[in-house]
Amino acid sequence: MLQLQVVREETAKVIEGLEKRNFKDADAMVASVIEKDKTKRVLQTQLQEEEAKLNQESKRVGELMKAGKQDEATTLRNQIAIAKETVKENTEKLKVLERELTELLYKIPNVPASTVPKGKAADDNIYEQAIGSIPTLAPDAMPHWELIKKYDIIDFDLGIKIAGAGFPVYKGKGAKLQRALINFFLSEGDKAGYIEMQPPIVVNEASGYGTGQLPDKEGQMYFVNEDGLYLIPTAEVPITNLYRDVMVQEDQLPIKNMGYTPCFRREAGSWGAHVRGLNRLHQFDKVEIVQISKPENSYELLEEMSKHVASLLEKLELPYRRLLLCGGDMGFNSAMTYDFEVYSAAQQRWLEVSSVSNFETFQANRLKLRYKNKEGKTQLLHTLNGSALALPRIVAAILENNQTKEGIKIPKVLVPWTGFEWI
RNA sequence: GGAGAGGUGGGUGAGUGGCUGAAACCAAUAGUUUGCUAAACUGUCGUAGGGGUUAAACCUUACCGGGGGUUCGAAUCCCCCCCUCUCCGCCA
Repeated sequence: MLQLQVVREETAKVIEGLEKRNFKDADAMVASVIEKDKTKRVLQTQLQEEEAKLNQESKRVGELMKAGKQDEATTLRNQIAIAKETVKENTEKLKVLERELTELLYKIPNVPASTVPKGKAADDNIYEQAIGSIPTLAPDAMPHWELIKKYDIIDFDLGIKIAGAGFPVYKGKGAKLQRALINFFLSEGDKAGYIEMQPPIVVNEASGYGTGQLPDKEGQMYFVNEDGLYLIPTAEVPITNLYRDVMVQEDQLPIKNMGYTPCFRREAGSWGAHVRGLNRLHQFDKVEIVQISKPENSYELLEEMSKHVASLLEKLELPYRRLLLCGGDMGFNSAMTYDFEVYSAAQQRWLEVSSVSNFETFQANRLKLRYKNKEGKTQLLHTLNGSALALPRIVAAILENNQTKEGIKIPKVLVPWTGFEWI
C-alpha cells in the first residue's frame, strides 16, 4: 500500500508513475484519495477539538467533586452528556472515512521506479542479450511431457487420480532430480549469505494482507475455510511476514533469508494452450530469496539478487535471458522487476523461471516493518524477493535441452546431489 | 476437545477508576570521566495522526491483543472475540 503522505506530497509523481504502468483512472483514483483525505482531516481536526474540550471538562468534574461542589459538578456533567453525542457521531463518521480511504489505497498499485519503461504488456519489456548457447536438437526431439513418459519420471495421471490436474507425482529419478535441485539452490543461497528458513506453508489473513496478496489476489490462493488459513502461493508470504510489526536493529540490515517451500496456486482462469506438462501447475516447488534493506541501498541489492539468479542458471548450463519488466507487465506490489527466462529447446519457447522484485516501502507500509535510522527517526524499510529458483520449468528445460539418444544428461553441478549422471 | 493463567513501549516488566502515555530495569542515543578498551555517572528516548511554524518551539487526539459497554472520566470495571502459555485427554 502506498503511503498516504507520499500520495499527498508527491501527487504528480505518483500519477505519472501509475500512468507508466497503464493503470486506468490513475488521475481520478489519486484525486479521490486526496479529496477524501482532505475531508477526513477537516473532520478529524474538528473532532479533536471537541474531544479536548470534553477531556478538560471531565477533569474539572473530578476537581469539583474533590472540592465538595456537588451541584456544579452535576451541572457540568449534564453539559458533557450533550456534547458527547456530537463526539460520538463524528467519531463514527471519521471511522467510515478512514475505512474508505484505506480501501481506496488498497486498490492503487505501487509506483514504478524511474528506470522502469512505460508499456502495456510483454512487448514493451526490455529484453537483454540472451546468455548461453541454445542447443540444436535432433529432429525427433521430444517436449518434456513426452520425455517424462518415456523415462517414467513424472506421472500426471496419478496426480489427477489423487488430487487433480496440475498436481504431478514425481517418481524415481524424477523425484530425486527435484530433491537435487532444491538442495543445489539452497546450498548456493547459503554460500551467498542467505539464512535458511522453513516456514509454515499456510498463513493467516493478516499475512496475506501484509505482503499484498490480499485483497488483490483473493481468488488465486487456496483457502482452508475451517481454520481461516491460506495455502501459500510463494515462500515470500511467510518469510516476509516474519518481519511484520518488527522494528529491526540497524546493524542487522540487510536481512537475507531464503526458504524452500511448495507453492500453491489456483490459477483460476489461466488454463490454456501453453500450459502443457510442467509449464503451469497448481503445486510446485520453489526456493525463494528475500531481503530486507535500508531504503538507500535496495536497488544495489536488487542487482545482487539478480546476479545470484543468473549464476544459478549459468551453473545449470541453461540458456537464459533477463528482462526488465515494463510498467504494465509488473505485479501490483512491485516497483521494479526483473524476470528470468530459460529457453526450453523442444518447445522452442522461453519460460519464466524467476522474478526478482523490489517493493520499496509498498509491503513494509502494511507490514509496519521499520527501523530507526541514525537520526533516531523511525523509517519504513524496503522489501525484495526473488525466485532462486522455481523448479518445474527448470526441470522442463533440463529434460528438453539435455536429451540425447543415450538418455537425459544431468547438469554437472547437480550430479553430487542426484547421485546419477543420466536419466 | 476439557480446565486454568495471561496478552502493557525496541525488550523484560510494574501498574485495579482521575495525580499514568504509563514506574523500574535492559537496549539505544548524546555527553562527562579514564591513556585505549571496559566500567561508572549524567541527559535524551513509545507509536500513528491532526493543528501550527520557513523550520523548530508549541497545542492537541488516539493507541496498554481486537471489538462493544458502564462512567463526567477506563490500561484498570463488565460482555464478546482472537491469540499465547500451563495442565489433562488424543496423537505424528
